[in-house]
Amino acid sequence: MVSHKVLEFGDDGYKLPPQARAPRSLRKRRIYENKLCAIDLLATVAGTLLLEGESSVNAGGDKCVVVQNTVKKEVQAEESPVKTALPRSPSLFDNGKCGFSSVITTNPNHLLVVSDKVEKEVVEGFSKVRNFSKNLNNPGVNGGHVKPDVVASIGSNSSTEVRAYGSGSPNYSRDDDIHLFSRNDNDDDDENFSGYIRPRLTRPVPRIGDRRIRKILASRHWKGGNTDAKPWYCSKRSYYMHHHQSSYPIKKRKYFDSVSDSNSDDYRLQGKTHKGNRTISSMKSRNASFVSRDHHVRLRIKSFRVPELFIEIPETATVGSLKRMVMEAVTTILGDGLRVGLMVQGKKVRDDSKTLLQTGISEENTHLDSLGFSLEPSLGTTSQPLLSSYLPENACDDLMLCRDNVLVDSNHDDSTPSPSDSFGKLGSTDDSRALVPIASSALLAPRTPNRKFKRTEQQQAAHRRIRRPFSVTEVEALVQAVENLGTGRWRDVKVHAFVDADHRTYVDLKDKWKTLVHTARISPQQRRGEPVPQELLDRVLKAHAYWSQHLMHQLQIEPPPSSQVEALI
DNA sequence: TTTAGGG
DNA sequence: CCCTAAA
Repeated sequence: MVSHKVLEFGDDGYKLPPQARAPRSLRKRRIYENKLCAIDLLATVAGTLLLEGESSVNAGGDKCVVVQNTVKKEVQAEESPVKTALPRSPSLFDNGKCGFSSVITTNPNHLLVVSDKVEKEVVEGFSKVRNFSKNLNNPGVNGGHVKPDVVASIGSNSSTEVRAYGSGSPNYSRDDDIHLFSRNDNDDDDENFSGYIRPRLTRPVPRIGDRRIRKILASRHWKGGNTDAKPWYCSKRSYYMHHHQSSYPIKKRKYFDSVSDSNSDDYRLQGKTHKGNRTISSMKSRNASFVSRDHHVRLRIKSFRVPELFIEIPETATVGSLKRMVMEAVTTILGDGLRVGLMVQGKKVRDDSKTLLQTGISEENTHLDSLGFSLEPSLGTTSQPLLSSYLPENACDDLMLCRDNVLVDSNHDDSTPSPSDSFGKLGSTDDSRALVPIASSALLAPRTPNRKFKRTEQQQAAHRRIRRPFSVTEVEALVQAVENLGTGRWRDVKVHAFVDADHRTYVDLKDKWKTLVHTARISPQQRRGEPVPQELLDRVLKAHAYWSQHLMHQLQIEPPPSSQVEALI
């Protein structure tokens, strides 16, 4: 194969999804598939959930929970892994979903820019976000015409960077403490709040910690408070107007280590709603510091990110053209009709009627939670493969290779000497530099140095696979397989019934069987989730009984004739 | 790598 | 689902 050079944008260094346990034969495919899955999502919004009471006196104990959502294929939950054709062909944009990725690899002739989550912390705000906001309101609109001036600032410099040229930033203040909403809760002109989100400030980006372009896959919770990453925020009014329900003002922030945490920023969201305020019964005593009055939840969208950017460009192309290309891609995507997706604790929240509290967005569990907003292709618009042309048939292979050898393309390195400081430290980079340095930093500082070996909770969360409840179809297949193979041959079960369900490892199947047995034993009332047909549960018990009773036989009587099994049972 | 179980 | 000791 051709050697690929890979550049990775991002900070913490990319880490493959925790599928390590998958059978080797499946691993490789899974790896890139996951990769591809991720590409399905268009953009991701990193949201910060600020739970803090205004009057609270958080003596440095603020906690800032910043999480990003998991980029996953939405339909995955419904897909029937059993006997389905090889999931996803090498089409990065199947199902009308597109995404960007951000890794850069070089093909013999092209440079592939792919990155898991190029965090487009288009810090200084996107101009005319309104356009895109409108799209949010009107998914049906063909974004083709409405091209939000969103600039993916890849490799741009903080100061010379993307700025909000649109809505003015009169309130700009050098001071970090800019309480955008604290002043007029309702006086914000709709002119500026025409959208859900809009850029507000234009602030100089700190040189250090400037990580506008970074990957956050590795950390569901970012190290919060980087002053450079908060160009966006949602209009409290618009946001809540559409997201209804009561909001709870709570004061609380997740405190995050080392990184210069100038979390004094305040791109807050504050919602007012008609619904009465509910009371959160139990206040976490550990955070006695906060005083919750009205139980509002304050959200801070730390930044917007375009999770996947996949671009193919000739090696001979100029950096400028690359930038333009990225710009186009982002613009196209954002203009193509979007809708907002919400994720809480890695789970997608589809029920719009749920209250935040019900959804889990409350004081109660925010300290660990992940709140993620995502921009997804609106259902209506059949977003075509925006960049399909950039994607070679073997895109997948490329991706895979990229993963396997991450290299830095030194071709672009020279022209841009690295400013040193931010380099390789926090995985931050000076955006003004070429892509290479960015990638380099990612490589040089794969992880926060200090945090030795102990994986932080954030990382844990980030690597935890998303929950994917077994469908009845899957259960059926599992039961069938176990009836035939027994309960001690999960590898075989996997191979026989879930070959194409790459997200189900044999361990998963084993675990599922375990729960199935348990489920079958408890009363129907105690069961949760999608109900499993009693018929299947019965079979589960029978098979379980049979196989536990014939454990010895299992070794001798290989695959007992299903009929025989039935009979014996 | 798989199993088998606890977390 | 994750993590691991064992095999």
